[in-house]
Amino acid sequence: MKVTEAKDKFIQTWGALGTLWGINKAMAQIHALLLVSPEPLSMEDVMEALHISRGNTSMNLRQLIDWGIVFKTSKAGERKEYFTSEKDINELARQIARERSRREIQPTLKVLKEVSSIEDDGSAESKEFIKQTKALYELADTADSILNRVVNQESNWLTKTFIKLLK
Amino acid sequence: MKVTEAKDKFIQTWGALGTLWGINKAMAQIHALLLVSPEPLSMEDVMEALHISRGNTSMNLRQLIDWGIVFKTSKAGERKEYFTSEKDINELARQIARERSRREIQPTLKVLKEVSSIEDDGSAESKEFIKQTKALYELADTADSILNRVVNQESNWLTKTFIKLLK
DNA sequence: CTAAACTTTCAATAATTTTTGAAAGTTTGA
DNA sequence: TCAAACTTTCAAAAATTATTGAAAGTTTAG
Repeated sequence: MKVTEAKDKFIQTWGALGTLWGINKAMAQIHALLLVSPEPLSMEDVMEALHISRGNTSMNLRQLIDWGIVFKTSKAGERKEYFTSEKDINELARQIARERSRREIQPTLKVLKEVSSIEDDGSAESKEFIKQTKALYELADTADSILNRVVNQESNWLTKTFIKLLK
Repeated sequence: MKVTEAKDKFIQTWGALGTLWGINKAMAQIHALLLVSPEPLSMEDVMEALHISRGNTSMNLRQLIDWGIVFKTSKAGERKEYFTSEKDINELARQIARERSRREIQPTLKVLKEVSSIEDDGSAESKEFIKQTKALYELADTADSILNRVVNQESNWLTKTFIKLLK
């Protein structure tokens, strides 16, 4: 397999995986492309490599920047903007964990806490509801704490932890 | 807040969260409903509670069963089928982890291994590509191992591990 | 065996999400 | 200050995904 072919396969796979996890294909593909590009790419470069429109590229690059995993750079003497992704895979994982926690898990925890605090009126309905939503809260809270631990530690923490767990 | 209201809020929230993680709304909502219902529900019950069609209900119940987190039960002397969800939240998490690993992470690992094994032709392109896809492979592999560990341990493992990590 | 009770399937439709492309906006060099 | 170079916005179109509902299929009681 040649580099070009492999790159293409990787970008396709990454796009498909993203879709399964609620990330739009173009966004996942742009990210994949930048991740394996040794040099920053311009908007034109991205459009051309992925055959997507200017508008699409612009919007998705913006989202990636909002997620904190893609950065703008400039080349001296050039007006055009260039884009590059977070290259450190551990840092990438941390940033995604951080954002998913902040955007999705925290708000969910808030709701779970709220709804699990209703008064037990003695019915089977309310007993089961309280029990299950509390259990979900516990699980989500534990998972989130672990995630935050990943987020706040040095980049190798994940691997180290795993090794530790094997013992 | 009353039970009915809380239940509704929970089901809505769960549906929205599911959507963010690539799970269709009806599927997430049916699951939420069954999770907090003390007794198994019939298809009619689900249709009525969520205002969705028979076909939709049938298809999504089937998917939940495929994921191994919802089960068919029968009531003695009744022809109708009843459905109930996995009630143990830790077991639920394990089952979801197991399925996501099997369906999504394993295939991705396979591709990453494949594309990261291309020959280094000396170009910056191929060097960067190999380096990054290998790093992704390492990360995904570690994460998957941790996930599988969650999957194969007793249900309280997650909490215990967390406590251990605090030390 | 038959009909009622129930479930599944699937083509059509609806809803949602993504993508486009051109106009509007912004920045900068001269 | 102007105009070229570039980016962003956003309404419209396209693509994808979810939902419906009725017909077909299945099961079981009698």
